[in-house]
Amino acid sequence: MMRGSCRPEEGVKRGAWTSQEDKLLSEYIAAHGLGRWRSLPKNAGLNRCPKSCRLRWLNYLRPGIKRGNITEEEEELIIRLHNLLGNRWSLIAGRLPGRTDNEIKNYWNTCLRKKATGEFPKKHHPRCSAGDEEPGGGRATASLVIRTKAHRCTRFVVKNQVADVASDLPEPPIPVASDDSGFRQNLYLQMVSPPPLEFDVDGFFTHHGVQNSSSSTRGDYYFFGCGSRATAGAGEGEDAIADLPDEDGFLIDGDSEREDLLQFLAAESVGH
DNA sequence: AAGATTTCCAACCGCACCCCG
DNA sequence: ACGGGGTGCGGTTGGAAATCT
Repeated sequence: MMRGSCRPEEGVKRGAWTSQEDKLLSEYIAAHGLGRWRSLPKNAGLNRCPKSCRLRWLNYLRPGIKRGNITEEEEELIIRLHNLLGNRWSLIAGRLPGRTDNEIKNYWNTCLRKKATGEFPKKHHPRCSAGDEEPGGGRATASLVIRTKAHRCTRFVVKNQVADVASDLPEPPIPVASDDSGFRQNLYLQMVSPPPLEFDVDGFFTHHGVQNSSSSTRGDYYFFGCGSRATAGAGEGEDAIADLPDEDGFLIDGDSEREDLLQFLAAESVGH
């Protein structure tokens, strides 16, 4: 059974949406609200599969969506969040009002990935910010990319190497994990002193793995309860131990960026 | 000017999780 | 406890547009 997929033999239309279809979908949702995607196409008079309708709404028709013109501030935030979260586009998008995960994913793949890895596009693209082509201007450092197969994100714990900075951290908030949106708003990082915590906490333990260019595994980072439904990749089912990208055990290289990280963590905790 | 090549991004695909009966 | 419907997520694809030769 192809649950959740749209089978071509069902005769539903595929490909680009017409303005008429957009109008039908927008009007239907305005009148009946979100949800019930399964029955929406039929009720709205659309010859589309439910997933296609949902995607069109979320990525294009939803009110408040900003399109194009990603600012330098947004770009910087995307890079930093990607360093922290990896390819968890929905989480990153949640920090960028009006941006969709699809747009950020595309922007990363077309503009920022090369920048972040030190590669530079052959051509300048209007959407990419100025200076992309300047070799040496990008961040060529390896980033910690954590891929998860999780249920709910509760905490990201970094142990060791933190005695000198732990006092700078605010009291961590109590995460609210009753639903995805609440969870997203409460993702945060927490630094703790050794010994490492155990996992399988109240059923929130998650299988997860780590994608990193480095193959070394040091038990300095512990990651648990990180809520993504992402496919786990090679690390699926492993214990919650992350690789380290650098020598001193921090997510981001450099003392100044460490300060940035601390500020980021503090900002994450405020108001949540 | 026109064909070839590259790039972008909207849309699709398949998997995983949540919820409810 | 289990199964199925509903939904969300990240990865991938393919057509269109932009650029190059």
